[in-house]
Amino acid sequence: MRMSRMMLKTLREAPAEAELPSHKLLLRAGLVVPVAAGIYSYTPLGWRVHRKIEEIIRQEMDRSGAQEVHLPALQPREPWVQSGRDASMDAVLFRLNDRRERAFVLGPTHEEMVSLLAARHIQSYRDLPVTLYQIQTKFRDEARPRGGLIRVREFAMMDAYSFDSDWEALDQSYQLAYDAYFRIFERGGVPVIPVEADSGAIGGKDSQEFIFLTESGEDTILLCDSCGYAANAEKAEFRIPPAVASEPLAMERVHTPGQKTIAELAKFLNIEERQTAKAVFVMADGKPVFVVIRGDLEVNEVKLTNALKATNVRPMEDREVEAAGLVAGSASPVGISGIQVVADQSVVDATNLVAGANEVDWHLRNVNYGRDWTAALVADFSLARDGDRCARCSGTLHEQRGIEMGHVFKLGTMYAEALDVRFLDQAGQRNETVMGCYGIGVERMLAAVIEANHDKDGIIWPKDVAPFDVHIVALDLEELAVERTLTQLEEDCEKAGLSVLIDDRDDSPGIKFKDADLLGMPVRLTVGPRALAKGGVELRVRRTGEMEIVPADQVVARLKDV
RNA sequence: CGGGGUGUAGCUCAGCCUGGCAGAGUGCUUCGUUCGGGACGAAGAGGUCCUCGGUUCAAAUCCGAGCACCCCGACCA
Repeated sequence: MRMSRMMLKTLREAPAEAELPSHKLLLRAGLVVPVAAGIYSYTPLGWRVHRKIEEIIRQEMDRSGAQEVHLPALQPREPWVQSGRDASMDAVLFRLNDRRERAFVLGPTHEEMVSLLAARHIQSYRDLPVTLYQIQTKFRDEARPRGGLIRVREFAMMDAYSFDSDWEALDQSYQLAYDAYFRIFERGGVPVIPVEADSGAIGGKDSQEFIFLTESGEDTILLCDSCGYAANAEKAEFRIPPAVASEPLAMERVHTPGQKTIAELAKFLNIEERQTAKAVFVMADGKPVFVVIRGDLEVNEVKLTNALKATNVRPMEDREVEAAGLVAGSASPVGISGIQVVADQSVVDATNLVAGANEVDWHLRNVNYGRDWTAALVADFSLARDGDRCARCSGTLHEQRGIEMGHVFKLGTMYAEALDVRFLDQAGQRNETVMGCYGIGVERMLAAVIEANHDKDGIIWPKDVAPFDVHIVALDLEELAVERTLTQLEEDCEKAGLSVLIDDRDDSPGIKFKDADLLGMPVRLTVGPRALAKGGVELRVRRTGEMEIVPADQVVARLKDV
């Protein structure tokens, strides 16, 4: 490819809207062009990278025994109603009607479609196991697209689905996908760690995310410094700090003028935060819930959602608090009625806590669970935080930010039940298939590759992702020897199966070198009078900056070693 | 949806406070000189100053409403 002919425009400066290094470089290198929030067009160069990533994914998925299929992006809405996700994914679904007013959605994911496809083919245990995958455009009306290609509204995703006869068989399919994922990220040059993730209300079993640890990530991960336990904050288990032990005392009112937050209250009464009970108000699937947790802890909304078996839990808005007749700042589970009360295990285990009195400027001392109040539900839904103790060893958990690069998940039988993916086993019994699902976002991977592989001058593509294998900078093309060497090199490379980008533009050497660094091909060859005089062409490795002069006829052989 | 920020040339931004000819750098075009790390000179093209409304003799500038984009949060199979 000759750069003089390629539709490419590099930018000296990144547009102001870009903050992440990957976002800046994607725009500066001219790989993508923004169209709307979370929607991008790809240029010829950008699309080559996209296809390279797809290629890695295809190779590794095929190697794992998965079979590629293609499911529609435009889907009838009915199966979504059947699976219950028309309601549960309400806000992210793009919906539309056809000319006869039949309802459709643009697929945000493909469990429904793959289940319908699989249901037609899976009849007997002899048809199992099978893993299907596709690379297909997904549409999600995200609340907030962000970070360039990190979170977008239209994107390509490789999604795979395994079908097995039982949970034990699923373990094997899951492991195959898990291993394939590691190979994919390794080839892309993105360092990932597997972390335990929430499996949600759909009742799956194991769920792991492949996380690329980076400050700019949007997920919070907790890592044990001793045993290696790693989990998404929404899932992380930890040891709750012990309560202050004491014998139950008689409950009494205490005047607390103006004391509303736990911090204020603890300071005012000269006690520790863990000696208080905190009230948190949420709406769970539209119903108000009074949540009680020890004052020094935070509520983990995902754990709470699961404990409540709800699909959507969010903090109450002020007017909802008012409508429920709750006294913000002094709310108490003691003597409350007309609202569901749920308690975290931490308040059940503690004695003599300070809680609200359901009256402004008053609190209660020595409140004890069981004696003074009870909850409809007691569960463990506190949020692990930096510095908490690991649940599995004596180590300490540390918080880090990360980007979710891939997700593997033992789904179970939910979709098989809803969409009738069943088979006859050896005993002639009809059973649901046990599903697993696995996803990797191509755009997010592309962004992460850059995030993990760049320096101040530009991108440093890993070999398998680079849009071209070799970048040839031609200087002084009017010189006959240069032209001749260039043509020879191009032929040699192509014969050897190497893709070549040739900078034959009529620009100064400085511009060409800067662009070569920015565009980041693994190897740069400089063909010019100066190198020719030294007996060859200059070979420079982008990642290390190492340079050497190589005789023109030995370049291809030499390239095999770098 | 809540909070913050920004909208002026392809890109980066100045001008706005204090109303009075639409600006700079870079990029682009042409010519000449250069030619191994974003060269130099000269001449040029390029604008819905986000949109709509208002105030005014006069609005990029003041006022109001809206929209878009970015960041933080909520949300996110």
